[in-house]
Amino acid sequence: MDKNFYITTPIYYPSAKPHMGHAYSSIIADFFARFKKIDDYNVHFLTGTDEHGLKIQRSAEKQGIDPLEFCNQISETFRDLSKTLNLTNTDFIRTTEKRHKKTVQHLWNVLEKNDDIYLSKYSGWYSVSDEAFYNDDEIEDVEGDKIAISSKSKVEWIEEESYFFRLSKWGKPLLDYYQSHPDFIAPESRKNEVISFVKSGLKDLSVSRKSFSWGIKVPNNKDHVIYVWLDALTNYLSALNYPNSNDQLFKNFWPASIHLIGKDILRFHAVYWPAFLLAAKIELPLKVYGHGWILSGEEKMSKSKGNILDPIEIINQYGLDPLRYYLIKEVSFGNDGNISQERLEDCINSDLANNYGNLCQRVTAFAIKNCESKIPNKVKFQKEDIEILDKYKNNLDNIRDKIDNQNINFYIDYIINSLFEANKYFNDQEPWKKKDDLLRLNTIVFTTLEIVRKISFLLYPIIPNSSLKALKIFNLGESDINFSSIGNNEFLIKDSKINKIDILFKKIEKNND
RNA sequence: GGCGGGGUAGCUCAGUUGGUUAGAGCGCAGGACUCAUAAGCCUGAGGUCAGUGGUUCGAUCCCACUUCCCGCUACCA
Repeated sequence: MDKNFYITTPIYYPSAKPHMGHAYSSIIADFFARFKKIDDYNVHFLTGTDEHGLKIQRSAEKQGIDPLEFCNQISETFRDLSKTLNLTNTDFIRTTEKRHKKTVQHLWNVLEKNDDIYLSKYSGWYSVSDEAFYNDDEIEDVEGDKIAISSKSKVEWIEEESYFFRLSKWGKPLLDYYQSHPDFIAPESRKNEVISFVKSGLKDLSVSRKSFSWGIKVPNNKDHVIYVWLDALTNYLSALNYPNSNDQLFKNFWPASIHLIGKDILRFHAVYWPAFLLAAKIELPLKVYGHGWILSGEEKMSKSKGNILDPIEIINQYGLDPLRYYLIKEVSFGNDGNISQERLEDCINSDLANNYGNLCQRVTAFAIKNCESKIPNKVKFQKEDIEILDKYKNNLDNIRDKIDNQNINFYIDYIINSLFEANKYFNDQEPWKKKDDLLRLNTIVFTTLEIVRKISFLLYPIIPNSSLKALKIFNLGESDINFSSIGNNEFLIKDSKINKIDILFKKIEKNND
């Protein structure tokens, strides 16, 4: 049976240019996608842009252009980001596409038919400047005016006709589902937040708007557009051509293996989305993972603090792979993480240049000088060689298991430890002192080359370009990379040529003042 | 306010279902080597595991209180 894996990023809201948070979600998703790919899964990796809503409509109006044209431009910057980040996404969906509209309207009809959507009135204290509604306890009287306590802006009582989704009806089924599927929401700490939120009681959800027009029309009521979440979340299905359940994409990839998202939109993915799906009698995704935020120093990045680290600028300055490596290694996955140039530079120098890059270099240089630039042919493993080589084979299932539990930190720690171990092995074996024992020298070189190959395979999901560069030593390409083959201790073809490669990572010169 | 998570080496973080000397990486100091991007290897310094009190033969880990930080507490996404 084929193994299928469907991973999604959030679809990004293109009201501003891409920032580090977008890059982070995408890079992590790409890590999983690439890992599953080399572990022989069929992978469907979806990302895209969420293009409807008042903000987009207004931004377009400001520029005096059609909203779709506006979206075309900005969506393109997100497509570019995917390329810049070297993502292996197999699709890029836009909520303004026909295929998406079709799916959303179909889903709407199903929900309406099942009596999960009804027409009523939405009312509340609305602040035009905040574009937000407030509850009674969030406003106060100041000299006869009602104002929002948090923003001090004026609010007015608004009543608007709106369709509602009967979210209230799904509280109990959701709680049951969480209980019977303990892995549905991750990480654990945030799962508790979701559960306590649902336990506190769910109100029906407004799912349409009359106040603006930039969106998907409600079927049979042109005055309304379908409001955000019912529109946006459905992208995960529309990309698989739902409702065509005979479609091969849908058959293979639904239910999704994992929706990877930021913690800020966890509720929508862990409450609204499964509620919609339950109501429509569609299977639920297997997992929703809400990762943390990337902070700059101690603080959340914001324009006013001037501490924004633009992923594009970082990439231009340091390269893509160092950023990917940093975000995957230095962030304790699930928690918030920090990024600073200083720490990024430390990471590049010690891990990538000194540890991995230098290992590749020292073994190849040694082999070129002492083994006629070939993978040694005559090789006889000793205990210490087999011991270090077999560790990889013995950990294959362990690593798979950790990946399935999103334990990214284990994965990268495993690699780093392997690098230390490899450098130590080469040191301890002292092949440069074995020039009168060529069998031993060859065996040490072969073993170390095998380890470099294994580690480079392991690094492929994290730093694909650099991994591929390193594998040029052995004339190996992307299609040769396979996770199971890490268990093979004689994968390299003996007597084949070893290529000298350029330095993988240049060290960053640091000022010592 | 309510509910939840957390305060562990200079820095970033693991960890302990309570049990002799608390871990890693980076940074720092010293040493032996020389194949390599002056990289790698070895050794070391450095912590009252937020504070106080309690349970226990024994607590960094359990309980209570104090203090500080953070998250959630419904329709911006």
